[in-house]
Amino acid sequence: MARMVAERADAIAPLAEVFREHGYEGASLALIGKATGLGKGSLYHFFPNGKEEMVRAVLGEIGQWFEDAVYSPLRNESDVNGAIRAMLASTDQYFRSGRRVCLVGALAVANTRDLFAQAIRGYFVAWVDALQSALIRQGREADQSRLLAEEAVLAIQGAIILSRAMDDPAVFQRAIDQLRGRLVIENDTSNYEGTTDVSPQNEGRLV
Amino acid sequence: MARMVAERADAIAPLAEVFREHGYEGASLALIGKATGLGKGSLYHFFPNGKEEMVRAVLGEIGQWFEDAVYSPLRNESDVNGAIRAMLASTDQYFRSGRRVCLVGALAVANTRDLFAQAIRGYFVAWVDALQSALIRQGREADQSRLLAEEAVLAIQGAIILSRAMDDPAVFQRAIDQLRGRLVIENDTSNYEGTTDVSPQNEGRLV
DNA sequence: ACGAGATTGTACCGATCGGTAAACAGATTA
DNA sequence: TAATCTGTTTACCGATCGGTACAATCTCGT
Repeated sequence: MARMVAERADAIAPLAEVFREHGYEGASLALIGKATGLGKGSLYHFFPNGKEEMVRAVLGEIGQWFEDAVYSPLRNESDVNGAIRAMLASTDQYFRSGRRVCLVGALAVANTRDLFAQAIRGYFVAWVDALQSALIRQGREADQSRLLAEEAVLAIQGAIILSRAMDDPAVFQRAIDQLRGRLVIENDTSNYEGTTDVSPQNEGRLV
Repeated sequence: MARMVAERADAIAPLAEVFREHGYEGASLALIGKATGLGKGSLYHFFPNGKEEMVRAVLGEIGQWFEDAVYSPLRNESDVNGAIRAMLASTDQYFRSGRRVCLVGALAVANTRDLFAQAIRGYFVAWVDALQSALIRQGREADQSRLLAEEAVLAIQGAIILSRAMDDPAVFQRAIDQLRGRLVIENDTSNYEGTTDVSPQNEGRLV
């Protein structure tokens, strides 16, 4: 059943990386080929519509990962504060404390925004909605939860930019810490240690 | 003394616009020529080092504008709350409530970051420093002021991304309103009206 | 009017762009 | 074995890329 040769799915992670690092227009087929180890023929065999289809595949994978790892717990987890803490920890790891760019955010400011507008919007709407749901279940008022959820999501995006501009991951981690203070309602006595940075070896994982 | 023909300075604003809209690599010389009305000959006459020199000129102009309109008042204005309010109003207008991308922020996440790393860093460091100075003069503690200043600057960057992703300038304006609530220490009775959106006609101004 | 310097238009360069076509190879199934 | 589906290689396409060269034009002080 499983094939010996490369599968389409194996190309998604390298594709995500090369689009993150070089953007949509900056990621040439030569770079893509190098990153995936696939020639043009194979690439167009897996993605007949070229780069656009590759990005859509990557966006789908990213959306699925966030759905499973972040949105769904925020919406369904009974331990709301735990889900929020998990969101912050996952985010910190996923974006490598700001060293890794958010592809969706980068696409949102590029001139290619219109091509993927729906996917970009969906990514952020789902995030804000899920976080708002969690904040409401904390007992907060709906409007305030909406505002706070928006603030949190945009703070993460801004933290990526600022920490990259400063070339200082501590900026990102301070932002995450601040968010934890504003989002989590403290009522337990457990001593939760702060930002958990990811170890540098497994840089290829997490989509 | 003043020449009849186009000057180098006249090209800066169109250059800024085209780099904002298309990024560094995406802004081809054809697009640049169209935006500035200058042929390659003139372009390379004014900017012998090509696109890199054009971007540096734009970054210099942007930095100067922010220095005069934002940083300097934050550092020197005796009416601290007024300077902060002015910063938020200027920012809202400059970025057209999130419809206009921040070139510096966009460069910070692009793969060309290293080329302009120093200018990018300087832009954000000056902003955070100036805002911290204002917050300290409000009577806040230095460390808290630093954190809050960082939060404010990254929130503006994140607000641009989120409002563009949502295609909704109201997201940006809500973020500005939230920032005003967190940054300005209310002690007067004057009724200050909220976010002031810029009129859509004069889109070419402000660098 | 003249020469000098500033500005511009145009042709051109090699390299690379995204994408296509088709021959080819490997495994699978009948 | 023959046919088929899947995947890979390679050569190639026209268009555009950033950049250069240089002649032509313009402006201005003398």
